[in-house]
Formats: sequence, structure tokens, C-alpha cells
Amino acid sequence: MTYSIGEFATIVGVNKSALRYYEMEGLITPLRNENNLRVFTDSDIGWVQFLLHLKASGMSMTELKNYTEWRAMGDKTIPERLDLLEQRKRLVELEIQALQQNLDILNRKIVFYKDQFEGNKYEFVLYPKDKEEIAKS
Amino acid sequence: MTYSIGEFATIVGVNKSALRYYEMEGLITPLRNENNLRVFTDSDIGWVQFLLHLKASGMSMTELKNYTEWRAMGDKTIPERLDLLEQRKRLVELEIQALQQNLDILNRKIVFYKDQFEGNKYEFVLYPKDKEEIAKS
DNA sequence: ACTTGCATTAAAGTTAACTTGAAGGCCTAT
DNA sequence: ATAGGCCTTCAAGTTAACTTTAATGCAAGT
Repeated sequence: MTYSIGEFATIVGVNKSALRYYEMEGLITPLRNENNLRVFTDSDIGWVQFLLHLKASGMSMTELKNYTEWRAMGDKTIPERLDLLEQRKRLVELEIQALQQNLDILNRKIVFYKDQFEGNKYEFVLYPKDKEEIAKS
Repeated sequence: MTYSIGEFATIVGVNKSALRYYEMEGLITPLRNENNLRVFTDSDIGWVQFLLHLKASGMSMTELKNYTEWRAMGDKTIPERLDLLEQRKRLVELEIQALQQNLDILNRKIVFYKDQFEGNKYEFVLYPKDKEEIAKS
């Protein structure tokens, strides 16, 4: 099965212009048909999806380019690719930790504000300003 | 205790120019001394550090500005601040989840490459290309 | 033949959040 | 009094990763 750039863009969820940009940067190398239109294949889907995961894990365009070049050079560059992946793994682990700490701080502030709100409500219930209201109730 | 912009920048770990930018955006309102120099106080430290946590949790300048304005308006805006914090909390939780999934994918690829590397080593040991080597050994 | 809808390239524009640069002022030590 | 080191404002520059625009072309349907 093959796909036009528009079809492929829909499948992988990436803007057509972004795909052209990725080609320009060497991340993908779609074939061309007799009219010079890009032709994408099923195996491109897997590759782009993997690239998107690397990207979502924080890799820069430069790193993605390196990885792609190494991949094109064959198995002898597996150590380089492993290094890059392991480095990224460590960075993602650190980022997750940092986010969790920030989440803690958000939670503490949320609890603080809620306590304050509950405190207000409670005070309102126990000590309404107009004491006549209590007498009437 | 009070601090010049340079001292304060060192304390909170933020570029002086960024602090000026934050003031321009209304996130901080340092006093000025008789020579028009900014004067920061200890309470500014806590506030900026909190802002930095919000920022590190992914809040945009616009959101930080909203939060800051609400804070300046007093307790009646606590619900708005709570909404913003809880929304951010949900987003951070989602981002942590996404990062963990990407970490899984990194790990799978790392294992895959390592297996391949081990596989090569193993094959080399078991089936050296030159069978004469075995005879000699 | 003409419109519609897809594609092409190359170049310029966008965005956020700063950062840098230029031109200058005030204070202190030599 | 001059040099160094801090500060000031305002404007312009930076960066990555696209996105948009302009000018064009091919091909299928009416």
C-alpha cells in the first residue's frame, strides 16, 4: 500500500508541511512517482511513528537527524544509537522526577487554598455575622 | 534583607534580564531605591520560586500573569486560582503519563539493540567464520 | 475547456520567552 | 578625575520547529 502526502499526513497525524520539512532535514526519504509526487509506504508509517516517540521524549531535530543517519549506515552504528537512546532515557527519567516534584507543589498549594476555603465556609456556618439569624432558625 | 537585581538573580537562579522582563509583564513589582535601582526583598524570593515551579509545570506567561493578577486581588479570587492550579495538575499528570509511555518505548528499543548486540557476540563465539580456527584450538 | 482538488518548490512569517546591544547614569577605589 | 563595576531603559536579535504564502502544475470530472 502506498500513500500521497495528504493521506500519510492524516495517518501519522502530522501536518503535510511538517513532513516536507522532515524530508528536507533528512528524517524521511519518500519515493516520487512519475509526476514527482511523494509516495509513502507502510514502512514509513512505523518509522515516522517511532521518530514521533523520540521527539515526544524530548529529542531535538539534530538528535533525530543523527539517529536517522546512523540508522542508514547499518548495524555498525548500533552502539551510537544505543548511546543516544540511553542518554535520552536518563533525561526523560529526570524530567519525570522534576514534573512529579512540581506536581507535589501544585497539590500542596491546592490543599492550602481548599483549606482556606473550607475554613471560610466553616467560620460562616459557626459564626454568621447576623446573630439574629440564629435566633430565628 | 534587601537585594539588588544582580544579587537577587543569583539567589533565584534567573537571568537579570529575565527578571526585568518578568517585571515588565507584571509578575513581580520590586521597589526602587533613591537611584531608581530595583530593590528585592526576602518575600520576593518565595514568590519567584513559586512562579518558577508553576512555570516548570508548564504554565505559560499568560497563565502566570493571570495568577499574579488574581493574587493581587485578594482572597475573593481563590476559586480562579484553584481552577488554574487544578487544570495544570491534570495536565502535568497527563504529561507524566505520556513521558512514561515514551520511556517504555525507549526501553524496548534499547533492549532490542542490546539483544542484537548480544546475539552477534554469541553467534561469533559459536560459529566463527574460519573453521580452521576451531581445529587449531 | 474549465473548475476542483490535489500536489510541487522556495521563501518568508510565526511564536514564546527570553537575550543581547546600545547609550547612558551613579558610586567607589585609586 | 578616571576606571571599573554595578545599575538603568528601550529596541532589536535569537532560537527551534514548524507554518504560511505565492506561484505553479497535473489530472479527473462536468
